[in-house]
Amino acid sequence: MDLFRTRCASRGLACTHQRWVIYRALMNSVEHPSPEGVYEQVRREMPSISLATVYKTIKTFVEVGLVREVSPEHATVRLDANLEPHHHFICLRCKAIYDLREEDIEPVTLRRGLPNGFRAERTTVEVLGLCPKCSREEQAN
Amino acid sequence: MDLFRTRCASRGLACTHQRWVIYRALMNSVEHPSPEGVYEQVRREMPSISLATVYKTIKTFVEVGLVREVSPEHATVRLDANLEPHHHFICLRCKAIYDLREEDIEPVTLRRGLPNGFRAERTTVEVLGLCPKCSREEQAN
DNA sequence: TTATCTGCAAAGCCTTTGCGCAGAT
DNA sequence: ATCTGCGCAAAGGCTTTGCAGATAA
Repeated sequence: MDLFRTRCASRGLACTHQRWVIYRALMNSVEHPSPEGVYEQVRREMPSISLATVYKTIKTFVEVGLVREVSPEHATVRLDANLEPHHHFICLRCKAIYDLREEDIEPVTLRRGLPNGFRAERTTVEVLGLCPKCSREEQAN
Repeated sequence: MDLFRTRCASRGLACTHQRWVIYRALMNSVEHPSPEGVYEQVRREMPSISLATVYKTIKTFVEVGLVREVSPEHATVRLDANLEPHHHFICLRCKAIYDLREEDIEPVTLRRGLPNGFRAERTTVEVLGLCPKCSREEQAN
C-alpha cells in the first residue's frame, strides 16, 4: 500500500481508492485478466465503480509502466498466408510484422519442462525491435 | 489460380472472383495486413467490393485453414502486472495465460542474425498448448 | 483551494449479422 | 435449378470521451 502510494507519487498520479483496488486486483491475479475481468473482480469490493474508470485506470497504469499488456505489439488483427511454421519480427515503432524463417532461430527448449499437466503443442517466438526504416528515422532524431 | 480453385473445391468453397482477389492480396503481401489493409488493396482492383465481404472471406479462409491470424490465441487485451521479463504459456482451449519464468526457457538465439538493418530489442516466447484442466477434459472426450 | 479523478451516458471504432439479389456448381 | 456467396445497411461488442460533481494534494 505504501509502495503503491510511493509509485503513484513518483509518477504524479493521485493515489485514489479506486486505483488502489484496481492495482491490487492486477497484482493478485495470476490469470492475466481482461479489462472486463478486472472490472468483475474490483466490483466485488467496490460495487459502485464504473467500467469506464477501470478502462481509464488501466490505460494510465500502462502508460506509466505500472502494468503491461500481453503482446500488444501488433494492435489489430493481422493476417498471414504463410502457413509454414515461422516466427515474427515486430517493429515496435511502426508495428510492421516481418517473417523470420524457422531455421534462422535456434529451437526453443524448455530448461526444466513445463509444470505438471501442461501439454505444449507449439512454440512461437516474437522478436521485438526496430525495422530498418524506423531504425534510421530513430537515429535521425 | 488453378491451385486456388483446387483448394476451394477440396474445402467445399465456391471459387468466386472476390475470394480469388482477396486470396491473392493475402498471398502477395509481405506485411501481414489487417482486414482494413486487405480491403484497401483489394479495392484497387475491385472498387465495388464491400468491407463486409472482406471480413466474411477472411473469416472463412481462417476457418478452412487457408490463412492464419498472427497470434490470435488470447483474443482480447490481457494485462500483466509482472514487469520482469518472462514468457507465456497460452492454453489453446480456454485461452488462459500462465507465466513461464525466463530461466526456464533456453535463451533464444538467432542462428544467422537478423537481416541487415533490423535491430532487436527483446524476444518473447509463447508456448501454445493445453493447460492441465483442458488437457484432462480433452482426454475425457 | 486547485488540480485531478470518477461516474454517467453518449459516441466511436471494428466486426458481425440478416436479408434479398446475384453468381457458382 | 439449387445452393452458396455478395453487398448493403443495421446491429453488436468493446473501448474511449466529454462533462459535471467529487476527491486528493
